[in-house]
Amino acid sequence: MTGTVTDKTIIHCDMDAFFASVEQLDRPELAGRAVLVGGSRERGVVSACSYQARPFGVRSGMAMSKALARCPGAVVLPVRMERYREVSRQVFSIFSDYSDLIEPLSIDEAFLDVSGCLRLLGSGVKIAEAIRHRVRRDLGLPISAGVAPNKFLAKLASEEAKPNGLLEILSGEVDAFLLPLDIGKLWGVGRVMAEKLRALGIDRVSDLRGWRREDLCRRFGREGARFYELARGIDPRPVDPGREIKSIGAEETFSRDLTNPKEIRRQLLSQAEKVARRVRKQGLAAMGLMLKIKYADFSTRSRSHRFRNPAREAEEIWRVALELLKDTEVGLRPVRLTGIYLTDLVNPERGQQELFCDPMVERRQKLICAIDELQDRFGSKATRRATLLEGKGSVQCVQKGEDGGE
DNA sequence: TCTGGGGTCCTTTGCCCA
DNA sequence: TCTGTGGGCAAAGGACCC
Repeated sequence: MTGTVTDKTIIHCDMDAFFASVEQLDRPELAGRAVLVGGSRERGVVSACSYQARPFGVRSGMAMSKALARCPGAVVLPVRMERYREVSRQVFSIFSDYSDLIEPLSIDEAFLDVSGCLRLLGSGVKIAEAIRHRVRRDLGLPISAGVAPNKFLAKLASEEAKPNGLLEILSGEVDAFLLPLDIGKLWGVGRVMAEKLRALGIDRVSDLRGWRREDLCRRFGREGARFYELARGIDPRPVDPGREIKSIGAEETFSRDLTNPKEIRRQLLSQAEKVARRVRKQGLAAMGLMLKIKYADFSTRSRSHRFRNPAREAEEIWRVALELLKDTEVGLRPVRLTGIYLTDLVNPERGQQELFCDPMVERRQKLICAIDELQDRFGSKATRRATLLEGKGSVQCVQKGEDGGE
């Protein structure tokens, strides 16, 4: 086979049921129990479920009410994204002991190109086993890994290895592994594309293999060429360690649909504070903002804005979001969800020097730094705007931290 | 199936300008 | 001045991923 045999050794590491595993780690009494992490019982879905819940037919993405109907004894816990981010940093720190070429894919998975360290550390399988051992020993968390000559195959391998396993796909075994797979397993083939392919009689990778490149390109454009290659286990994409954060967002589905614009504005303030804080923590600022509104009928609208200067303050972000809100049907139609995304993230220094000469701006910056420090020490609820407490004004005040600290 | 939250990337559409 | 065309760009929406 041409193209699948490369001199690369790629490992795909993927934490098992990550959110649920972290919860079981933090609360040992939950070890061995069915744990569902996700939204409310009424309107939420399952973000992650422990492997003990899976024999009941529970899967991530399933409505929480349905998951509980299938697995009534399950423990339901809210998503603690900050905690998962913290554990994620520890996991990635272990990865970095084994390769400099790491490409994070999400909070709990990454590609490692270990081609350059084989002589020093042994084979791909040996390195993957060492990483898994370290994550288990140092963090107490289960992790699966796939080893293969490219990213696509490594990811398929780790998926097959789950839970808590390791699988290598050798160049000579690619066809035996790939051909029987359902077409939906291919990268970039979701529900919509799978339907289109099935309509052409393409159900499995072996069916796709019968198609000529030109015909696939004619029907699917650039995607067609990619399908042709993936069906042969070809994936030339390098592991890219230079990927940067492109956007930071916060969105929330409300426990009931909101019709009162005042309530919606307060929700947006809370979301503006969340994204502003996160963007500052990354040492970044935003040149763009996207407001997202989901109405009760699930139709989604977005409105966006470009800042003149890099933005990183909640107040400014909130005001812009309110401006954008005027160009929606909020107040006329019930709203299920609002969200704010900061985009086009840049270094905040850009174009800001002249602003720092202004003593008012400088004072404000100092205040924001102080609040960030407080929240770092006592949690994100350590400070709260008066607007969020009483629904008016926009004065920042300090209240008691949730863990009892002050 | 009864639909979360955090993202990335691509396509379409509309506007501006030459 | 009007109409047509096409490139560049930004906004909006949607598919996809975990």
